[in-house]
Amino acid sequence: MKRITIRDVANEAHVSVTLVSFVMNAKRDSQGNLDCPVNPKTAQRVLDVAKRLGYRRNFAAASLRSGKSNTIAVIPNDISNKFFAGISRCIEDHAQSYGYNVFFSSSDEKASKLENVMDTVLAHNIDGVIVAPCTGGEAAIQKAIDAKVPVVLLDRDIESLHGVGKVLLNDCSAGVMATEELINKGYKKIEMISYTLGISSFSERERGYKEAMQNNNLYEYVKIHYTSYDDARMDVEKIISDAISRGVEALFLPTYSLSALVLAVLKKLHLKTPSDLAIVGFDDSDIYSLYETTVTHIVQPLTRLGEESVKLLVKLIKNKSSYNEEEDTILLAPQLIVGGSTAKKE
Amino acid sequence: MKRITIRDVANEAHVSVTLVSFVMNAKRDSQGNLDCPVNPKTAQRVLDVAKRLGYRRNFAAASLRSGKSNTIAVIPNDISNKFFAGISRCIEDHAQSYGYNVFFSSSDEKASKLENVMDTVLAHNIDGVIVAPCTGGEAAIQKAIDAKVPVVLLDRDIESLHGVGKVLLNDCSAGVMATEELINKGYKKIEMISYTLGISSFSERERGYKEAMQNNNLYEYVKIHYTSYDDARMDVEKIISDAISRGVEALFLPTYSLSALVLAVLKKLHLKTPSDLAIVGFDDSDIYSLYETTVTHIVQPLTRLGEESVKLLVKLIKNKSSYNEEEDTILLAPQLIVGGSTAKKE
DNA sequence: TTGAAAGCGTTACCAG
DNA sequence: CTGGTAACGCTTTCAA
Repeated sequence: MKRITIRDVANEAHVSVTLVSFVMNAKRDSQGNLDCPVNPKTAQRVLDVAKRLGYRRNFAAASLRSGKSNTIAVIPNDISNKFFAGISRCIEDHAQSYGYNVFFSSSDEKASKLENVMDTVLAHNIDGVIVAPCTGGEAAIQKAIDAKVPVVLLDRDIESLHGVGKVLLNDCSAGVMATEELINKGYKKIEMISYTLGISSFSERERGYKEAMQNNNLYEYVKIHYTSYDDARMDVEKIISDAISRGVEALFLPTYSLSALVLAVLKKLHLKTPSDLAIVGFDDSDIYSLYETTVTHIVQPLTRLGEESVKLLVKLIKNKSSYNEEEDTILLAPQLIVGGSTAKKE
Repeated sequence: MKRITIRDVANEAHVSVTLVSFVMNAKRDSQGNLDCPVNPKTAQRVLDVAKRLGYRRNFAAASLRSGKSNTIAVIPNDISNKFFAGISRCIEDHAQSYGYNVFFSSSDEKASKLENVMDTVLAHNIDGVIVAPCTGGEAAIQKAIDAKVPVVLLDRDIESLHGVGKVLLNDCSAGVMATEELINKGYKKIEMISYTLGISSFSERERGYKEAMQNNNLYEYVKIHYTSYDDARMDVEKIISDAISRGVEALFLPTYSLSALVLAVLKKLHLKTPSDLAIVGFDDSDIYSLYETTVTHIVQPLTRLGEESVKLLVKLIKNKSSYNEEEDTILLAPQLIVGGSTAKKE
């Protein structure tokens, strides 16, 4: 059972392959009419034959000939990560509405893996790339730029990269919001735990924290504890007992995994929030509402992150020359969800 | 800046395109030697030139010519779903180790969307498909079978489909385990909430529940409350108040979303588990350990589900004729994690 | 409105 | 070991 080609359809419908190609690529306009220079009757005949024969376009051939693939690549650090899984879906849906397919591949937070992924991606004639860069990922991304493939940086900025679109959370503002919520509720000795990942989102959230402390004359209390993803489980418990013993009143956790870990440690040590330690967590999760005391947290507009990154990428694809650093950097506002973990200090 | 082709490399290295093709496709054996009928010195020269020129294979051309794409498609109902996000990553990693790229696309739990996705997938010369079918998805999957593209059903079975690989959780056994845990701890009036999705995983978990009740002479207490994903939030609260008033002692929740919902309702109604209602939840989540009382739950071997589905699919791709219904249906065992929500009934 | 023919960059086949 | 050449199925001029 040979696969049906455009030629089979052409023969059966007694027209040329050109015509079939025209018809198969025609988009329907608002009236549902085929928008192409073909006699509607002929077009309909072609369509009927194609359907009857079970014709399916060969994407590889089309892509080879046209140099396009109608596919965009999305490279998160880890597709299974809560945060990206949510965004992925939005990207998928929006890309589809623009007529693009989406190709996902995780970079695993490793620059070398990112380069491999980028190589395969570029080998696929991908029309554009949305990437959450990991530290050291500049080279890989530069490859895409060199190949004239539009790039949108999602969630994490790399300032040294130019000529790429950027869709980011206003992370600094998130840090400020979290810290000020605590300050407004009467907490002064506010500290933070962060990751040593060398990623803009963390450094910006830290900057926001420091800025808010400074503006409220609390700079003397500023302290950021650093840990790594792998060591966090071990480190956090020590950090917390130590903090409690030093009379720290509140903690800002700039990411979900740290927030969950801190809640686990509090539970284990039979500490209560906010009486023993006030908390502001990050990202959305069921645990924030199900924890014994509900948890104040910062949420990112996942839907809009996905939507805007696709919209921007498509714009860059359609109009490669129109790049404009200012216009093509989109900062989205975080939102604060207030829970019991930052109740007013007595 | 024209893209470098195999021909450019051939010219520059003073060899034929054939040779370049050989070299570029050769796999390295264990000694790191190129495994192909080419003079090692020539091969090295080709490799050097390719690197110097920045050659990148054109995937579309290779795929067009060979009819293969070295890509498998994965079609979950929703990539952002906790359960699938985890599996996706394992699939990605394993597929990579077999030399395959992965193409994800959500079916959105709609048969029509699944058909669209399948059409694009087949247009891409995909070598194989891993799919978590939704109700009514038979037709879409049959398309793949007709196109001689190997299929593996993941997580959900469709019994009417033959000639496809299957990698499933032993859902019936999961239902039995959950129910017997409750029975062993002294609970008798055990009920269940389930979804009306028409999916094998749910019906099997229900079967396990009934079976365990029957075997323990508790069949008179069997009661399954049905709700839909959209109505669950509304329904669960009513179901629980009603259950409490009828003296129901325990509830088995066959999926994560229902488990989370029930915990939320318990919290809202100031009910305690297990004293007011014992609980067995499903799938893994931070909330099970962070909830005031830790929650007993059934976990699925996500890593193995991903691993086995890839392994099976690759086997079917390599050896299309060797299909064997028995051998190619893999049932994985669930695991019970005991928490406080099923503490012994006083 | 329609058709003929020229590739796109590979891989597969056959010959040396 | 190496090289020539014909496809693969489609899009894209160009011409009618």
